[in-house]
Amino acid sequence: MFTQSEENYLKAIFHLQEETNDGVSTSSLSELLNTKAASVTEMVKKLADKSLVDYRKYYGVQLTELGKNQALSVVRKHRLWESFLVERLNFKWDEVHEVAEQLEHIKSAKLVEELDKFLGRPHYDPHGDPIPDANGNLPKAAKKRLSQLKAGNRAVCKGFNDTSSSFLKYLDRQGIGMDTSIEVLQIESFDESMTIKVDEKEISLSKTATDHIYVED
Amino acid sequence: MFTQSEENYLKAIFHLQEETNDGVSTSSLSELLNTKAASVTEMVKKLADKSLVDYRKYYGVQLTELGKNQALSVVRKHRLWESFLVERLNFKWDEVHEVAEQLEHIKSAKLVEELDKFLGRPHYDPHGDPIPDANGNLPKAAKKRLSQLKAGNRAVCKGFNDTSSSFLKYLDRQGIGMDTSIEVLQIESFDESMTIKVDEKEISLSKTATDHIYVED
DNA sequence: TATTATTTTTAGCTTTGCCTAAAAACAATA
DNA sequence: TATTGTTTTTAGGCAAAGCTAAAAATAATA
Ligand SMILES: [Mn+2]
Ligand SMILES: [Mn+2]
Ligand SMILES: [Mn+2]
Ligand SMILES: [Mn+2]
Repeated sequence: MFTQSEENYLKAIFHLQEETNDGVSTSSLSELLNTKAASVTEMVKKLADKSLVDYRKYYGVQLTELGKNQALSVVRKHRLWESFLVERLNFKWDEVHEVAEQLEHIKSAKLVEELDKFLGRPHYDPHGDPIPDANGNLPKAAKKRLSQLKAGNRAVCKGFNDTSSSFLKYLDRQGIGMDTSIEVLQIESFDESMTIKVDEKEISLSKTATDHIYVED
Repeated sequence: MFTQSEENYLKAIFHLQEETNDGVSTSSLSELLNTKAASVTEMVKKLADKSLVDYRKYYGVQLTELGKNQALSVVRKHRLWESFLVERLNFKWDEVHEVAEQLEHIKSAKLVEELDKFLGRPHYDPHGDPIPDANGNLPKAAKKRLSQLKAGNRAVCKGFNDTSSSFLKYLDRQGIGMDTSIEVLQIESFDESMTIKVDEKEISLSKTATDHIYVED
């Protein structure tokens, strides 16, 4: 099928595409993948040759239907493995990402199907990210960012948009995890930092943090 | 650490070393790894530079202590993953080898330890091959080849020295698996083929087959 | 609009791991 | 021992995926 590197590019394009409407830029890809822009240009041309992306010089790339399906398959594997590691192998949620980055490239249709079955066909991974099904359908949850709430709102944490171990450990220390109930107490206008109540404790979160926390109210 | 390719070479040298006393030849490696002799020579020189093997031109290679430990670690992962696939994910024993060839290269000490714990620290994989422990110790079973038995002997199958799906499926059809009890009825002198009794049925096995079946009596 | 700054692409190199063909070393045999 | 045959190594190349430095295109600004 496709190389590990190609799969990583497709996944990166997929993630960046969720945030912008038009083409994904060379520089954003090179930043996310820790490579140089020149390397991205080269790879992107190869992906275009294989009909995985549409590419117009200087205008960025977009996944084709084929490329999107391929990306979804990798995302599916990544999130299933993360679920497996947390649910069955006693991993903490901040320990799984690096290993899942490796496991997501294992090629075996049967393995994915059996793993999914074994885990009880979960819809969300340990970070609250939706797991695409075998056909690439994503369970669409109407999530808001915590930063979009007003003082007085109550909500439940449903996702975290930062895979770094340091952010996830920080959340642990604050007592914030999946399905944690919170109440917004106050928002400072000068820096948009937020004071929230979690388990009877009041804590303060920066705008950067509240942007990375998804909630349902 | 080491590349996937380097790990495959170390594992191949390890396996070949179990059958010969002195150095592993370039040609045997190239055959096992499906590469050309020239490629083996090159890689072997790199492994020697990294102190993983001892190499003398024209005399073959042998693993150093470091190389052996590394090989054992890969073998351990391969066999633990095979056990996982069969014990937990409904794989048949002839379906696991290819996938384990991929999974054995995943790098995570915690993953190996937790997987081992999850499986109840098994000593043997689905093919009866011993699983090295975390320190590289192999449970040493004094196994014989079925071909070494005489007419009248009874024994129990404890291992199979051929990873090919076709051989394992053949055994399935004959009703032979791990811990199957057998009795040797007759050995033909002209081709060393053997008639054995399995579950009240008499079947005939070639010398090639009986060489690949390990038993305990 | 002309100039400057930024982004993207091109050109040319490097490393890894493989290949083929030719040379060298070792093994077998007349 | 001299010749022939086999195995191993060397030499020279190739594709993948990265890099730096320079050129080209686009964007920003005077
Ligand atoms: Mn992740
Ligand atoms: Mn995740
Ligand atoms: Mn195997
Ligand atoms: Mn096995």
